[in-house]
Amino acid sequence: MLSSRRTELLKLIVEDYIKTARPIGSKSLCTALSCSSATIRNEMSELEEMGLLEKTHTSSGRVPSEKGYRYYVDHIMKPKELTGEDVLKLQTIFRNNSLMLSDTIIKSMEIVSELTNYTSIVLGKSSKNNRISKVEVVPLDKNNFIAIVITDKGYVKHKKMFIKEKIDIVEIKQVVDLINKHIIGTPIDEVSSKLEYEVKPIIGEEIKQKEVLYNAFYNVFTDIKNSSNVKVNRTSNMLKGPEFNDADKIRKILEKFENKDMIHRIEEEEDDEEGSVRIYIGSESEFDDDMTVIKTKYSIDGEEGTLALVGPKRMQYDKVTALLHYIKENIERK
Amino acid sequence: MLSSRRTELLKLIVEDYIKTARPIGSKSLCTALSCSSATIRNEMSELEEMGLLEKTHTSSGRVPSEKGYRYYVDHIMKPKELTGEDVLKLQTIFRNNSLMLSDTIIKSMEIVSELTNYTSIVLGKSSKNNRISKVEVVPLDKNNFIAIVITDKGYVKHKKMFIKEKIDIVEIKQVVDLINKHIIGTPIDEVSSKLEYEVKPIIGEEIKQKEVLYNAFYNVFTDIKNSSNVKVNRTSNMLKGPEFNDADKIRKILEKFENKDMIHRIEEEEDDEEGSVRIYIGSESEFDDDMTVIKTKYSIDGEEGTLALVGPKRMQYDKVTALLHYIKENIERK
DNA sequence: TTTTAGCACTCATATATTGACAATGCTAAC
DNA sequence: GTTAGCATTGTCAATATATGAGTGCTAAAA
Repeated sequence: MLSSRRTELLKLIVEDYIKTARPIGSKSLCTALSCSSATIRNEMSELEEMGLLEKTHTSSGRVPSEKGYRYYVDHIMKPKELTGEDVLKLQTIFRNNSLMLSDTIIKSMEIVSELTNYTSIVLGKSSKNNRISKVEVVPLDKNNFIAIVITDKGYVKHKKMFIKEKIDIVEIKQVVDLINKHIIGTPIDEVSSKLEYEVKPIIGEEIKQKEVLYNAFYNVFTDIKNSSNVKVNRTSNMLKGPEFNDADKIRKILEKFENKDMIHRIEEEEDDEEGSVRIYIGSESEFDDDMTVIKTKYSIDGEEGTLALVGPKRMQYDKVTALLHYIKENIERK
Repeated sequence: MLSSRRTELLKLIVEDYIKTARPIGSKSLCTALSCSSATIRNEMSELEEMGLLEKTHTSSGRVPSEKGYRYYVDHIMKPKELTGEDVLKLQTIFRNNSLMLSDTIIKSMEIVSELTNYTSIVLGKSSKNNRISKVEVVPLDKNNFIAIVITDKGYVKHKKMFIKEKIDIVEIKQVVDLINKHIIGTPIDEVSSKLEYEVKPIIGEEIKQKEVLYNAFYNVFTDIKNSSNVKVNRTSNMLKGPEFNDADKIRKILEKFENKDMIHRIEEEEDDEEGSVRIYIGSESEFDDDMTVIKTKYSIDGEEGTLALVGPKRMQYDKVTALLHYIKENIERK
């Protein structure tokens, strides 16, 4: 545990650096700590020895190291109270009753991007506990049909079906009725097996033509099961900090955001404490050594997903954690 | 009209510059034009006088001016034959029968982004000629319902309806049946007025409660009418050229892509010749003086939209025009 | 009239030199 | 344990210098 003065010193350096992005010299902290610059230098070099601070060159001021940020986040930082203005903006989203849950989540994270200038990411897991409410088919022309699947949580997915063989609408209706009869109420990831073992045998008894239809539906369901939402909300403001004053660095970051693997890896990052907001500073995450990823999982009614914010290591940790907590709570309370 | 040698010279300079991004000196063109560097210099200074070439500084090689690119595009360039590989990639999209038209368009433009490294933009106008095929409501709980609207072209839109008052499902069914009875076959932008003048009077006769329901539907339809698709497909590769070796320039461009107004302005750019691919070089478009916008409109079955590519002025004009023509044709042939 | 060789000139780019400055570490005194 | 003082270190910006690619122009050749 650090002495109270060292704690205060680290706090001042981290917070000052987060604001200004400039190395902090000993002199600038004299008044705040009411002691001379020499004393501060001594303390600074101790903190550096411990690995909490770094210098950009031999005679520069100090900058927080990764470990320094970590210590700050773990032991010093207090979650910031959100401003009324910020809360207001978010509440207009949460209070909007005609938004579907997934839209609420996406829109609220858009607001967070706007409020923080960091990139927000929503990774929506395909909703496990959704049960089929209804299946419907609407004909477009002789060969094309729209299959629509609706779940009890309000998810609607549709897909075009192309059926080469000429099939009568009445026949299709029959198959749809059959499917509806058997799978309404079935959780979405059990639909495939239920189709295979309960519905297919019945169809098998009928004409072979219907097998085509069955296959089309089967494809629609597996498609729906496997679909997942990913929404990345970049903001070019994030790149305005002096740490990105280099075209190559910007390009490096942009490439990562374009890389779907990279985005999905954010979701997979280990996550011990369920239900909390986790912070991955620099090399702590697989994303990028110069960036911080902060994320939380939400879960409501069996619908699960991950909310993440990505920004420079020099991040407003207090504000960001407060925001994510707030969003998570509001989503789960819905 | 330029002399054939000057035409050839301009062509060489433009194409070389597009490849290398470096000012072209007179010496490097001697062999290609089989004359001495001095002759080329004389011709070059003529072309500069005409405003087709520029120098970056007094003793630098020549670079095409905006007017130079324009002349190249209008009089010199021949649309490039697409490579078999590129065609193949696109064909896998166009041949996929289970993609809806809008997805086909978006996916094909994603491929174009990939093939060219420029940013592709799809601006889908809400499809005027779509007619309502069916309206459906599925209850979620006491207060929430999903309204689903399906058009004859295969568009499916859904929206959550929140109805505070307690309403019986049977009543809802009645209203839905009524709406279906009156608006099936109605073009989507006439639905609102038809609802107002044909459906509302009938509902008016009934209990007042149903007015709530009517309003909910009315909102759903106006929502659907006004929705439009915008898909921007950025690629960080575009920023790899040396013209973007400056962090501020990158930021400027990124901001433009984040700005929805800016994107929509691309659609509004004047467009005389219907049905062709138009090129806006630098200041010719409102987008950005350092960028070229190239776009075309598509129209099929009353569904309209704009396809655009945005890249540096130093753009592979021949390949890009060929690609856009190809995409447009394939979409419209669908 | 057109083309070319030759030469002086210009400007970008790269590298080295310098001084001012902002910090530091260290030592010795408080 | 704290502080003043001082030599030291490295950044940053300004300045100088050399190099080289490319030009314009002129006068001679084709």
